[in-house]
Amino acid sequence: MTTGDRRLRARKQPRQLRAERTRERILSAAAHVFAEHGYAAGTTNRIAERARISIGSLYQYYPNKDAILAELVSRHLEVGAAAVQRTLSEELPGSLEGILRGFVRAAIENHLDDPQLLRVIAEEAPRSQELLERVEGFERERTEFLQNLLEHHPESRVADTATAARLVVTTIELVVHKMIAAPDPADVDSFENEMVDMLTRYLTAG
Amino acid sequence: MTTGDRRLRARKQPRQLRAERTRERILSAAAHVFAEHGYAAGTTNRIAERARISIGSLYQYYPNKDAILAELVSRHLEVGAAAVQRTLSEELPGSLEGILRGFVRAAIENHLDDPQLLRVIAEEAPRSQELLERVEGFERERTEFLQNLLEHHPESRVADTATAARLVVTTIELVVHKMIAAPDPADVDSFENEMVDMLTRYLTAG
DNA sequence: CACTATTGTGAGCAATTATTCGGTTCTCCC
DNA sequence: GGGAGAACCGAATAATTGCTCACAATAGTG
Repeated sequence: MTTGDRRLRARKQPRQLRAERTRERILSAAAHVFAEHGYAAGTTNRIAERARISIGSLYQYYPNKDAILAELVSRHLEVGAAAVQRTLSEELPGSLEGILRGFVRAAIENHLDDPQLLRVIAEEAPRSQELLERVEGFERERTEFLQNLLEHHPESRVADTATAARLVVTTIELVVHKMIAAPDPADVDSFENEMVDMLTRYLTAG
Repeated sequence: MTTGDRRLRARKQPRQLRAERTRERILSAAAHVFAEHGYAAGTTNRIAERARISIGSLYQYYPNKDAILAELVSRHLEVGAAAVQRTLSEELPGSLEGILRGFVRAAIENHLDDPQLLRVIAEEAPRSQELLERVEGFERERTEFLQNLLEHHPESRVADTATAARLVVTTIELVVHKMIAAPDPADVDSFENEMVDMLTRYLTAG
């Protein structure tokens, strides 16, 4: 966090409470504006307007437009990582199926709050070096965890554990994204079940 | 094609050969420019420059910037649909695994030429009503084909064929995209194998 | 050749938008 | 209360860029 990209780093540290609140209002406004208009059409002036602050104030806390979305992404990533951590620590002493379901559920939960904003993040966000590395880091973390599991769990039957782990992590992430973005969230459950079923059959024998 | 969105429709029909060539040069230049700079930074002036025509000529054939990328997307979709059609008609009288491999291979082939441009199309393209509908159409087509197959193929064991078909089509499309975009195209083969394996195990009995 | 239709040109317009900066208002603390 | 720093303001700027239009060149036709 502290050693971030210069161009995305916050401009100054808030000393007073109201400053902290202003920062939060900017983020919250930005989330709404980006979700509604997309990144390109989500202008900084619109964000400031929605946050009911002046455009000048906005630039006191964020050096540029990219930095605002970068922080939004950053927070999302952290929440997601925490969710996986939590779900996994609850579910760990179970079957492979249970663990997979934990992964899938965590992904779903993490994306259910604001599908629109998530679409912007996934599809329109400017890809900074730093954020790309963070994303990759989380992905690698999950992949390694899963690969390790595939090598030691008694139910596991896969040979190429490295590729399998990557495939599973990728599939969960991408398919959940798409599913959430789709107009019909009614069949989230059946999708979850089929996905878990698919992955379980793939990784276990018989 | 003829009944397209007004805002994306070509401005006029070429009457002479050189006009047709100019159109092609614009498209080709645009593909390069978009692949290199992305959509937002791929300016129309840059495209005209690369095509070695004047900016005025560009606007004689495309009413606006979106229309250029729309045609690029449109062509890609058609090539993709044809690839699926072809692969399937070759492979049809085979096992479920063979058919699935056909799907996967078609998807891979369709994306292998220009990963950069494909990334732009998938991630930065402006989503017009018309194009969204076309994409959905192709997806539905494939899904229906697969669902029908799952209901009649002797190897099939799935109960919820509708959800399963959607899951499979979605998974193939998304994972192949991601795999192609990834820096290491060396393990395309192992990824293909694992994917086919996963889907086959999912859809067939033990 | 003369006339028309088609194609090509590129300077510049119009509009948008991220960002700055000179100045005001508020908070805190002595 | 008063002084200093923190927070806030918003009109103005600078730069970009999609796109037009008045004109020039070329191709087809009788």
